[in-house]
Amino acid sequence: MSETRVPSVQEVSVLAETFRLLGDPTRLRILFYCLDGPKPVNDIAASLDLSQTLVSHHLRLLRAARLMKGERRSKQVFYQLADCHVSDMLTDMAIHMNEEDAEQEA
Amino acid sequence: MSETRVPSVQEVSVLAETFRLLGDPTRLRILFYCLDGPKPVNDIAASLDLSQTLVSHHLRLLRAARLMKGERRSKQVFYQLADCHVSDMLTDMAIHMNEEDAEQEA
DNA sequence: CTCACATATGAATAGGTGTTCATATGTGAG
DNA sequence: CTCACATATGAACACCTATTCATATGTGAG
Repeated sequence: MSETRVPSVQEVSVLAETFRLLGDPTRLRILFYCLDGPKPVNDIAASLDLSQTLVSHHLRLLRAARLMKGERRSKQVFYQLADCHVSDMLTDMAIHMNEEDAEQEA
Repeated sequence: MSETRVPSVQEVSVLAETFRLLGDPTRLRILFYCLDGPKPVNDIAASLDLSQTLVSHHLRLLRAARLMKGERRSKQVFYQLADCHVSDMLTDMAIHMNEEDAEQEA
């Protein structure tokens, strides 16, 4: 039944916007780093060797796109992936990539 | 065993490059349009209401990234998704998107 | 209150990217 | 060969985006 029909121009735009955000190495690193749980901003910046300002800018974009969410715990703000669909997406993509690479070697 | 570890900076770059290409509405439309089989360039352009030149430019990028492949049949060149991983990726993402949208409504 | 810490915001800039126009290349018919 | 069709390529341009710097906002300690 559920044939994967061609999405409308509008649906494509929404999907493309998500892909666009995932298409930046810095943002992808942030996302992967937060895969296993909430992380404060300064931890992300230090662990990935990025400036606090840069991380904050990217987090705003990821938050606006509902890919991540942050909650304040006293002084720090802990960021994590917005929901399981986002994390599933990331792991799925990583798996597909690995499979493609594996085939390439043969 | 296969814990989804954090990918290296290099792996992230490759993955991000793929996402970046998927992050353009025009390219996404081309990919979705070719999901069900090889299509000649002028067909893609006409069906999606894009100039032939623009389609050709995008096809070059998609081809270079091994997301699509093209084969010549006399005068025309038929393009299709490079392999099943790419098409799976697209359908998976579309599914995740629909699920997220569905949840949002509740 | 002040101070230090943590995060966010705004402006400025350098580099990248999608699109268009003009044109080249490839291919088969006659 | 020439011609028309199909696709590809290159240059130019307008727009966007990632990053940095300076600074503002929020938060708890003392």
